[in-house]
Amino acid sequence: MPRRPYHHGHLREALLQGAVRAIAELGPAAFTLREVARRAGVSHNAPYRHFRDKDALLAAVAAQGFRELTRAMREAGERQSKALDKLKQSGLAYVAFAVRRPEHFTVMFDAPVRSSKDPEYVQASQEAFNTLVNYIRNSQEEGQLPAGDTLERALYAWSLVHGIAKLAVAGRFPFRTKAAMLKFAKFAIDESVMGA
Amino acid sequence: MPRRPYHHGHLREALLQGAVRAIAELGPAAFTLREVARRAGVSHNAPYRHFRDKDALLAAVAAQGFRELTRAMREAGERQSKALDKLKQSGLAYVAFAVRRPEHFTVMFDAPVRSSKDPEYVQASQEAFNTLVNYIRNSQEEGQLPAGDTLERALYAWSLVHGIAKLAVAGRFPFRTKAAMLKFAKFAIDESVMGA
DNA sequence: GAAACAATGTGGACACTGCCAACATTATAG
DNA sequence: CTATAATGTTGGCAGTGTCCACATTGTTTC
Repeated sequence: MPRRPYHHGHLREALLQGAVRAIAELGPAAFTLREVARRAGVSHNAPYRHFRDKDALLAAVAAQGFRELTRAMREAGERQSKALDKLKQSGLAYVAFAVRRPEHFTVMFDAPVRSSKDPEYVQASQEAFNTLVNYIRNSQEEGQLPAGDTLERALYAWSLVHGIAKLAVAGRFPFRTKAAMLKFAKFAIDESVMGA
Repeated sequence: MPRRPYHHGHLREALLQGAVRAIAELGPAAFTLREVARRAGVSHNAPYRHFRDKDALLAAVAAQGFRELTRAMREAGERQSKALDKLKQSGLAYVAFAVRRPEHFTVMFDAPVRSSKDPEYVQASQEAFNTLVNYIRNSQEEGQLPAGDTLERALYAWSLVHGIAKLAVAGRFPFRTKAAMLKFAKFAIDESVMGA
């Protein structure tokens, strides 16, 4: 009889996954370290061997989310040829990610301040932003966006898709399907570059 | 010697105010009912005479925030004559409010789901949105914005200012002063209606 | 292979939380 | 003036995050 062994084996991954599920079910506020430990079938103190504290676990979830977000944005961009289309599609991918992984998205941007010191978190989030900046710069160089302050334009684009994503996750839009949601996002993104 | 009387007198207001201050200092996560009670110089159970539970207090803070936001948007709009200028200025006021009252803004939009049932909260938040919709409709009627789905345009405008506000509050912008912050907001808002 | 050591998991404790119940004090209505 | 409602207090309970000491298992070194 192979009773449950003393060592879990993949506890770190199990905790990350369990945390995401717990947040999905109970909301990020009611999220509990002990509950996550319970789900992993492990004592209430085992998580401390893998994460300094609760914030560290959340920071890890957030970092994981940023990596997936970056990947989704790049994949969406790679399917296009024109720089401006790359930008638009990666913006759509941003919104789609938020809708697809609302728990990650919430933790990524509403994480306690302490998390934002975590180097893994910082690096992963900057990489996502850099992806956006590159698409903007390319669009400018190809003359599909007005030249000028690239950073300012990037923050503008980020603001728009972030706002859509936030309001969507918060359930403040009247759309009932993800398709309707993304259709609106496309409208907004197109509208935002109409002057171009 | 007028020792502290048994009844506080304005406990409800004191709790609301104390909650805002506590959130400002400790963050909305570390926010504690007992701590708020302590600051009001009252026992840990007194708040329950004024708010059903912790969520109800937060919902009240959020509702208060929505009322102030609505007022700020209307005042900003009233100073303009053209409908489109009213819209733009109220958008700026949205961002300015978030920067001025980050605790309120956070509670308003990241509140636990339970709060969103509170009728006071629901009404106050709809009123804020209606203000925006009206400015959009007027701009369309005056031909300063393309005709078409008014709701869709309103959600677009809301998404933009909300995204700016959220990212600003989360400290994700490189601006060091509120003035620089608002200058960027103005740029973004102008840019978003360039096609008009 | 055994012994030392590091990694990982456990149980118990502490201060703290949100909330419930019972009781105390004060204001107000009849 | 007295019943009753409104408001505040003390005490308690289960549950939380985190610290500590200890148990078990992997890994390295001779």
